[in-house]
Amino acid sequence: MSRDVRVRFGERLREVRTGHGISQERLAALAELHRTFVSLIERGERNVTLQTVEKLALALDVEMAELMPVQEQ
Amino acid sequence: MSRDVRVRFGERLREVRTGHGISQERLAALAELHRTFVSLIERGERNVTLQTVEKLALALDVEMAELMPVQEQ
DNA sequence: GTGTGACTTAAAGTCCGTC
DNA sequence: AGACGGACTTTAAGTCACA
Repeated sequence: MSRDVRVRFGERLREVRTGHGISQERLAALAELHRTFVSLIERGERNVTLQTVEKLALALDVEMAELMPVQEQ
Repeated sequence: MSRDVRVRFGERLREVRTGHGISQERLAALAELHRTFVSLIERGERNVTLQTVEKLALALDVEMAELMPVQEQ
């Protein structure tokens, strides 16, 4: 069984965000999301919707697909 | 301004589902979702969560990223 | 700069049905 | 096989104070 998609997405988001060298606060501002909400997402405690994924992707200037975790065995 | 992510995702899902030659009802059963919900999604009336995207991807045997719509101008 | 618990309200998702 | 409606339950969105 694969780990929770929330956790895998959170890890993926953190990878991309740190790869861009920006803070959670900065990402939150760019995506027009609350700072604590970004924190919750990266810790795998929120099962985000596609609209939130889109906001994050636009803020990070990547395709939504790039934020998707890969299926695990 | 890009069209709503819900509409774009619904179109993408329908493409992949019909590409697999299965009905909404069959997809719903495979993904353990309700047939009415799959209908709502394909019509762009639901902003699905990552857990739902994962269920659909597993049911269709594709990566979650393959169900993601591409950013429009 | 980030983690966390608690909270309200908006929307996801279910289940019955008809056309 | 799929669109659509109504009523319902559950959960995400979004925010706050505080650590």
